[in-house]
Amino acid sequence: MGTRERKQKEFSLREALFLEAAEAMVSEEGFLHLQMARLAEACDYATGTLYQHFSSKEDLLLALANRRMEAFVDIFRKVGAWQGGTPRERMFAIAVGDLDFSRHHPEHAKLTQYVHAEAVWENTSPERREQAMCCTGPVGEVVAGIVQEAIDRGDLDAQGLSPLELACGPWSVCEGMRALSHVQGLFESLNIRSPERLFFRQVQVHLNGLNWAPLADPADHAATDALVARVRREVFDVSGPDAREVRS
Amino acid sequence: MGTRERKQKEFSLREALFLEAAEAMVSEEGFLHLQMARLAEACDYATGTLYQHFSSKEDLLLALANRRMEAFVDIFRKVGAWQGGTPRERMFAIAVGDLDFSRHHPEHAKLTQYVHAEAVWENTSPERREQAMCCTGPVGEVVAGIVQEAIDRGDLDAQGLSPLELACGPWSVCEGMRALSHVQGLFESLNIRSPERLFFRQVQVHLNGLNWAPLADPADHAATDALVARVRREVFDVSGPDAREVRS
DNA sequence: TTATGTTTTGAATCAGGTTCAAAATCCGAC
DNA sequence: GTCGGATTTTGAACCTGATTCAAAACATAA
Repeated sequence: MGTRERKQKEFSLREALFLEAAEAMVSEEGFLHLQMARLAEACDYATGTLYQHFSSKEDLLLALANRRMEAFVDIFRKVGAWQGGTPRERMFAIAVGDLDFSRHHPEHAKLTQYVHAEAVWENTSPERREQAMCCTGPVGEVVAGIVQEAIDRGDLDAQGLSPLELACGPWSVCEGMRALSHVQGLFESLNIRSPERLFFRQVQVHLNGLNWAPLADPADHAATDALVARVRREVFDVSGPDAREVRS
Repeated sequence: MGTRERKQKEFSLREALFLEAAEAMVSEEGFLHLQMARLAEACDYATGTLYQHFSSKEDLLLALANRRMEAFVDIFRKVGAWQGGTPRERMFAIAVGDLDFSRHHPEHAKLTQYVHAEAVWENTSPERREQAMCCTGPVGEVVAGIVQEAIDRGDLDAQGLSPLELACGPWSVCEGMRALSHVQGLFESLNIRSPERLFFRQVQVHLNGLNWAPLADPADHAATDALVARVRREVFDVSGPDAREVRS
């Protein structure tokens, strides 16, 4: 009988509904103003029903973060599918995608930061944490693939590091710059004119430091800007006007 | 009359008392279990009195973070006072200090991460935020000084970047690795054996990428370990057994 | 010593996440 | 159809813990 299975479907449909509504509320007034009772009411369900899906408010927030994470993973899939660049350019493309994503979804960046704070993390359900973990699967695969290809071509010498260990470098540059840019007013007080250019430049610097051929000239803005534009066009389907919007 | 001034002194003495007690409670059971009423009682004051000093619980947490931040700034002062290394080694020393500090004060790292989450940040008082900002003053000065010295000696070509813009690179590597290491189980799942070595290696990679002379061989563990040990000894007064403890 | 301003107190208030006993609904069996 | 037990939904009550504020205590000045 399909009864059980229909129930299952209805259940996950309802979960999607909750998440949809929650996302709308969050993007409207920030995730710290999200209220469980209000969310339930907005979906015409009782508060308790919400708790059949999410073990706590934190659990719901992590679920939201995971949902968006899937869109984030798409960045990596797109880069993985891109055949138009050298491995180094593909690694750079990930940095571009990362930056653009966090610009398009500023709430997501904050939410991620928030749910990863131990105080919050501890209050989520193990299942949801599991889910969060396995989201990173494809990410690792794509990155490791890029590094491996670079090694195979002779563009890069791993010098005893595994592909993922190697990738931690550029990754931490991305994470770090994001973290710094979230400190309100920091860049202003350091008199940094163009955080975006600085970010891309540091990525190039780091890749150079890894001796990842072909080396780039980090000081050559024009070249970097051109690469960024090309990546946005070829990998992420962002055309002219959009690109400008993203960049601004 | 010294009445007003005596009052002032008593007031800030009491604030120090509150912070002292709060720190003890936090280090004992984590900052998420800190309770305003319990803290007040532990200090033999009423709850309301606490609110004469801190506009909210979040404000108190930020005050705690700021207090520790002063110890953090000491790292930069020590590096600034160190005369035994090249500018590059001094920059590297900052990374060592940063890592060791976050190991010695794991609660502080978490707390900092937490108070910087917008949800929390918004709930602090403007004065306290101001205070948090100006803590970074000496940090910037020391770092900018190191970079400037390297440029003056001809070890480093700024290529149009200001000293602080340049320093953002290594800084973001530090921040980024810290952020990654806080994601529970990430390093394990990536099969990273020695996060510490990887961290120092990436710092070297990045400095190489900046073409900061004298270049280092990032793959040379022995050399990096020796440099780390030397920094811990000469700059931070950490001798043998302690160093081992720190490293473990 | 009294009038007035200031600080402290802690019980009351308030917010909002979480629970759970009762009501409603579903579903297979007769 | 409808009965009875299992499952799901409900939402008011509960609970924790931050915050407030009117009264009390205290300090200062006249």
